[in-house]
Amino acid sequence: MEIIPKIQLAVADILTKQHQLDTAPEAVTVSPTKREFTGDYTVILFPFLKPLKSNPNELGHSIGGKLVEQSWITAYEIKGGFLNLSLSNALWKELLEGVSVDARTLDPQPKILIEYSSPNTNKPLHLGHIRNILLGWSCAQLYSAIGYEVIKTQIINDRGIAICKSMLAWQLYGEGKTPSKTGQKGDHFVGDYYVIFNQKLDEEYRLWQQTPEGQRIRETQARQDQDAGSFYKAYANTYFNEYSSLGRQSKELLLKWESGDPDTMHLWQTMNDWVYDGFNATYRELGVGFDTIYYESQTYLLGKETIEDGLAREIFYREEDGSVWIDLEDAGMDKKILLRSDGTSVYMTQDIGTAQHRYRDFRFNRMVYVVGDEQEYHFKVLFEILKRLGEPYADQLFHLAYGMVDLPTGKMKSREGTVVDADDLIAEVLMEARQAAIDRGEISDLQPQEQEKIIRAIALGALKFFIIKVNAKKRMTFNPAESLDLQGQTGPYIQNAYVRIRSIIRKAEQMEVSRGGQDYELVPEERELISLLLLYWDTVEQAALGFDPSGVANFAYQLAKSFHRYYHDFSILRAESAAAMAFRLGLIRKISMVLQHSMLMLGIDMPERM
RNA sequence: GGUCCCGUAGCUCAGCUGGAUAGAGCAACUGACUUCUAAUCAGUAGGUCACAGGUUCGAAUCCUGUCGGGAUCACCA
Repeated sequence: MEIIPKIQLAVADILTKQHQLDTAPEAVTVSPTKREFTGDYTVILFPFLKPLKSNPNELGHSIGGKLVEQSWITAYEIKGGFLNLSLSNALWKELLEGVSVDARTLDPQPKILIEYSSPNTNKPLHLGHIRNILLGWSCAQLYSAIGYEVIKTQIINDRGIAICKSMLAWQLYGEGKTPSKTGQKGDHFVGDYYVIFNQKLDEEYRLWQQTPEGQRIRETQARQDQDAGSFYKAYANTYFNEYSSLGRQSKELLLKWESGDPDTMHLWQTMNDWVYDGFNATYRELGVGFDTIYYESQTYLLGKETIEDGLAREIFYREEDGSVWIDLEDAGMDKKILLRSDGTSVYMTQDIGTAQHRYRDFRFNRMVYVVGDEQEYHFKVLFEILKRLGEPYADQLFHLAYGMVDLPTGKMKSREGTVVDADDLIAEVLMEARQAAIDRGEISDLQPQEQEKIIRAIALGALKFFIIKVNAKKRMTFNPAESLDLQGQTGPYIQNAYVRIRSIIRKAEQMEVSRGGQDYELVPEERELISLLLLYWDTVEQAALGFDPSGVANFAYQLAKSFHRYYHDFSILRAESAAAMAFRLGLIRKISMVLQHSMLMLGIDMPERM
């Protein structure tokens, strides 16, 4: 039974029958009463005053008077245009009984495919990926809870010029080192060669700028108002493509890869495997995973085929130089290239192929891409192209475009080395949580392994909550110092509420608790807690359908906060009567269930002690 | 320039399909542990909800315009 619809129905019924005003239940606004007023739920009278030519007092008494005839409403009070209703103890207890965290079921069960993380294989994961991963994982939990079958996946960009740069740098400067020999994590190892490549390229470019050729090109091509620095900066791409030896070598490597050269393929596979080992270690740390993984090296060919097919169907057209395009100007977008003049594929081509592969594999009802909002236009175009290709799933696609993560000092820039590394960040919160645990000493009697488990839950709880509590669509500022906080509006604050409850329940199990007494009169704090619990599934559903887990995070915080206050003001194990104690144990047990479930939705574990 | 997003306390953020006196946390100050875990609780202080119009019984919320910040418009991914 849901309480708000029940009230809506009752009020609508009165308006329709007593006042001859046909009213749909949904047209009645009902919300929990604000704390400063007496009552549990509030009906807003304003919308009905004009059509009934009535005033708040008259209408309020009419509706309220009728409502208190029912046993479940005990009192009403009119304040301005608001009708505040008080519910009976019996109803509150019944509502509390009905609180559950069982996953919903849907028939037929829809299938949703969620893509997240999707890194390139040339550098380790960073803070931006963490936000992406948390959002994707959380959406997966949410959809699963509301009854969907969820397939978690990613697309790994394992081919292309970037990985070739790392491969070349390793060939030239690697001296046969491997992650196992250096003891380094594979993704960091390979990422370092990507950095080395860029350093060597910079050196090479600077030297070239001093050569007669470099000088001549600047003199002939620079605009008058352009100094040497800004000219060379703008020219870097052309230099890489036309003059650079490193550029030439890495492109040769790419061509060798595309022609399937065995040595190149072997090196490529080896280095990518190192990277995957590293990624998997980070995913394990974060407690996330995937059901299936797609690699661009395996999907881009289908993309290319589809382009040829679309060309034949005249959805696309070929330019004189051989490149293939689609014209989307009639849909308010630009022309978009789909195959380069040399026949190689671009990002869009690959994404088309990947979408088709997935649909063939899973026949999903919906597919969601968790990708930063900087790529909004790309996905708008992708979805439009899939629609024009006549793909059956084309109107069931969604781009979860989350905002970028900034630092207090500004944007993260890999060139300037201001990127926050995922592994470093996790290590840092772990250290912080470990130190706090030592200082408190609450868990020092546990086995080291047990302690470590708790510390991990707390550390990751802090980090994850700090990120997931912010509305997904909004750009956010990540303050590393604040992310280490374990107090206030944080994950550990919520975990602490749970731990307090678990501690009471463990103690209660040692005691003789009498079942009994229906005569307990609820205090306002208890009514408020139950009414919060009743909002839980709406919150989950809204978060899922809106692809924004932050609502669940804020809910969990709100519930924990109300509980902490309640805990402070009322004793459970020393309640004034057996009936009070029995009721309160039941209440906090439900609170702990909902807290745990809501944090599960966010990918955060609850420790039993902390 | 076109399109899209954002602007709420010193800082980081809530504020649901419009509803009562706009809320939290951090930072500052004050108080509460012989009592269920003080990673807690209570209190003080802090606001022109960017600005200006409009719609409405009622606007932080919806509409229009202005200002400020950001993203994007590659034969990059």
